[in-house]
Amino acid sequence: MAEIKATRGSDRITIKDVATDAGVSVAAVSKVLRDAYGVSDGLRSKVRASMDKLNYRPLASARGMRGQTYTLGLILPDIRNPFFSDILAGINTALERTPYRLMLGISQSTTHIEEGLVDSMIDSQMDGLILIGTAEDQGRLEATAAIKPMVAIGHFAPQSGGYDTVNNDDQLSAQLVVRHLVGNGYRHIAMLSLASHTSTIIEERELGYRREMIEQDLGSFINVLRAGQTPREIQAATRKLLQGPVIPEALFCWTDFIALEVISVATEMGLRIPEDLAIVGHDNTRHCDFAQNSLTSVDQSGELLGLKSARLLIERIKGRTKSEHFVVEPRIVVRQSSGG
Amino acid sequence: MAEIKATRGSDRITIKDVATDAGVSVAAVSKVLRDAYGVSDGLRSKVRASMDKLNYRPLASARGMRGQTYTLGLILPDIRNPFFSDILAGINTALERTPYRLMLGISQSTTHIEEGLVDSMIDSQMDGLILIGTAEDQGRLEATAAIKPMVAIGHFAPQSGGYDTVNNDDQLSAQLVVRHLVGNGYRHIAMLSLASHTSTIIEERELGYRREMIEQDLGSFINVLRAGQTPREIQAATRKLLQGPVIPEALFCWTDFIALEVISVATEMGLRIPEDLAIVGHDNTRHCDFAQNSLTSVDQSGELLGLKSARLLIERIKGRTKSEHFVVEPRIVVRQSSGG
DNA sequence: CTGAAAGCGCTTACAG
DNA sequence: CTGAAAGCGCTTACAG
Repeated sequence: MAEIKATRGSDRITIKDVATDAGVSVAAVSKVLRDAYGVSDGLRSKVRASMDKLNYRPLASARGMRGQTYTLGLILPDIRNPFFSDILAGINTALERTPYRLMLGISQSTTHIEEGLVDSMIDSQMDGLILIGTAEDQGRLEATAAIKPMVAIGHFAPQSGGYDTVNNDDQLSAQLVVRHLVGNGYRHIAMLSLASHTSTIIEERELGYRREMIEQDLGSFINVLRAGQTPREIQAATRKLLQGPVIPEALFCWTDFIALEVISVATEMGLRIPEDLAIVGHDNTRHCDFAQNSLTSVDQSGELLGLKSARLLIERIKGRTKSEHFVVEPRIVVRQSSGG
Repeated sequence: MAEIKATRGSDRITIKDVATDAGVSVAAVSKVLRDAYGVSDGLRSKVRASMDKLNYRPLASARGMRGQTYTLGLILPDIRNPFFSDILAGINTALERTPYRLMLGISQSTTHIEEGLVDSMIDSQMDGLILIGTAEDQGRLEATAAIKPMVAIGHFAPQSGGYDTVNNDDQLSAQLVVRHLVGNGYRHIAMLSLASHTSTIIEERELGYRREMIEQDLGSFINVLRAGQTPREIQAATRKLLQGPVIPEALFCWTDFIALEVISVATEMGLRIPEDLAIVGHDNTRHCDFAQNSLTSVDQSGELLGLKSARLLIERIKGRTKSEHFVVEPRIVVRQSSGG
């Protein structure tokens, strides 16, 4: 157990204590701390020994005033989506052997909250920012990126010069789904998408769907519905669709949770899955595997997205300025909900 | 859109700029910033006007070196459990009209990671800590609480003097479940609990189960299994139980996700729910409502737990030292999985 | 009620 | 390679 002192900081071990103990200057200790250039091995090991002996830990606030805090900020739209925990796991893996740690903020898919979090993280001197599925506009993103290293996950901005992006190939996701369903004999394939004005990846996925439907000579069956994020909105949209007049044979849903809601509504309406309605989700979250769901879904390797974004961010913090745009390839995981 | 300057902080608006603009001292600005005692209305409004005009935002690092950062740290064991997002929503609600903001850390249910996060948050000068389902031992908890205001959610420690606790009445949860199942005619009721040496709330819930079984004259049917957290471990434990020799009539699961896994395994084994096996979960997370699950569960109002804990923490930061132990009452939400 | 000055724990030129 | 000193943006006694 670490020794923890009784009073609020009056006797916190500082760089000065370490310097005294090691018989060197505070500047020397600071250099060792930052792995900076120009310290002899002898001095370094003396200082390291004193740090260990005194159980020294640098105070992030003090570091933040002059240099780095070694803390990265991550902003998630929604803690509920289990896909984001895959991303988080990937980020944590990338950070394991580095001095960086992670702070999280939840924007609840609200632009105004997200902006507040970004500002907070700048005020808290985070060394860099990772934004997942950002709701901010391009102007603000570029402005933030101008003062802080930044990576966006799930946001297409291939032309952005100021920050990196890490994405799934969302057009390909939709194409894979349409091809799979067509292969299983479905022709009337609809898409249940998200009502949102901010997401560029929704656009990509809808584009992929439309393109592949046309490619398959099914252009006349193209049907994109959009619903909000709440269960109530999803249920209403689903009921309306399944009450006709024209009921699709298959439905490609924006994300697994929506697909599970559709399974629920369809089941309640007495429809059999996949005989009366095939259903495909997206993200391949762990609920897909349950026998009661057995949901076909597209896997986009959140872990890889997270890993890559953390690495890119650290590169940027260390000085890279040319932006990179990384794309991972999705794969479809077939289960019973789409005809097996 | 907020004005964001081009260079890294060289021209950040500081308290000094505000002081110059308002024609007062930096000390005066600091006092206005902290709503401290002893500033005239005239000075206050002059300073406020300058802050707005210059779009001043205090630098958390600098504040942290001498006073508060107005940032609270929250540690979650697992981002995957949707119940935790209810808690988070409650905390956010409580923080809405305050100057406090929230930083999150994910411990992945690992003691060693959790300890690192707590240390990090102390280094980052968080004003207070909220720990959910902590895995740390009592000694370390008391030591942390001695230097930092702290509230634990989901950790029974009624004797703890150094920090507050906020809990569901977990004994009552289990009692409600047993009573409900007995009322529906089940007698052989087993409990699928979690293999963990750290959680005090698991103990409480098991205790409630045992007590109520005895109360109902079903002591001879008491059967507590424990499994790990991974799908694989849960599946293995469930299969083993359902292959006999003695198959229970009903199973009370530690948390909804485990119950959903049990539904999956039981379905695959050809068992009907609830005719062959009744299933009850805990936390009443949103998957319970899906028709394909229709899972009876215990609701413990995560939102209230979160709200209360944030309020208690702020009270502590403001000076309260006597510890409080708040308990919310659970209620059972009946669905088809337990016989309706 | 208001302000000048010291200091929090680091990092960063700069000099040796 | 090593160290003395200034400074980051705040808060806190303290004096007026």
